[in-house]
Amino acid sequence: MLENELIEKFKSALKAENMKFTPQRLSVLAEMVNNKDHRECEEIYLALRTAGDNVSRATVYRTMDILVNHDFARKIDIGDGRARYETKINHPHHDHMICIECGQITEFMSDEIESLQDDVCKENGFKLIRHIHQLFGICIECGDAQ
Amino acid sequence: MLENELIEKFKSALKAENMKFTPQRLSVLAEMVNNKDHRECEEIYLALRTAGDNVSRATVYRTMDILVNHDFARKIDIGDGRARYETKINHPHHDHMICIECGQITEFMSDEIESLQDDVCKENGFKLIRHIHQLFGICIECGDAQ
DNA sequence: ATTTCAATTGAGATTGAAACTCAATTATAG
DNA sequence: CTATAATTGAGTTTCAATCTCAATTGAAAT
Repeated sequence: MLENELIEKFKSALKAENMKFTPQRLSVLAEMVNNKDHRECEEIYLALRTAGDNVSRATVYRTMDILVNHDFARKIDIGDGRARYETKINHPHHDHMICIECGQITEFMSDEIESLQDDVCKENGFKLIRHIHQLFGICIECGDAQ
Repeated sequence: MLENELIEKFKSALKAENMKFTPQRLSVLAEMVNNKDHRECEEIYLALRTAGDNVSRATVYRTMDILVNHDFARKIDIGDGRARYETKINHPHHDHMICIECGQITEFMSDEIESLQDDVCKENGFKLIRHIHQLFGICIECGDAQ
């Protein structure tokens, strides 16, 4: 179940943009917060549908945009044409390692890399807003299976 | 004009895959090698057309795949739905900073980041094949213009 | 040179994720 | 309770990229 604090935050975010707090939007938020996977809209849509929450595909797409813009979720583009989404609630910043055999997405985080990244930006007078750092290769399971 | 060595390399790459050396493919290779920009297929297609080399869109798309697979070119996905391509000939590895205002793509390279990246992979038993490291933000020109 | 034949080309059709359309519905301020 | 602007959802559209297939062509073999 969702904490009240989170729901209030969501309501504020919506109100700030003159958007309404609807059951469909709440369903999508709840579905995102209660799952740590990296899922595409279609998966989120089907999960909702299975759970009995009948939210349309269009609304899932639209709500994901809202969640991303207000830092409730992160959009991940791994280059296969379908966007993935993961919750940002109680889930600090990290980047991703993607197995090109099994598709598994693993998270990693390096303060040193983040810091060097900031240095690069400073050297170039570049104001960093966001970054993508993705490592594509063979995960340990696929590698062990030779 | 293209060096002979490069053309021979291209011919070998094609032969290795039982593909033919055609004037259209050569045109695309030449167009790529003689340009240092980060262009989409449509731009490459139009450049060829303007130069009088009538290569179809389909052939440009198909040839870019060949060039990427044989390390003549690099494919860049900056998340806007259109792939960019840049030459790899006499153009060592680097990553990209993308201005979200003007769209300018600047190259950067940090051996330290690359090394830390390898460390992360080693720690995770992950065999790195390729990576994407993109910094999105405001470039110095757009920042100065306030 | 000529033949043979699989690879290639190109115009147009198709695909698929994501965005859009718009009439019907609904949240919410007063 | 009312008014009204925002939202929803089914279906349509978009657009880059890929596919189709008949006509063409490169190149290996003779």
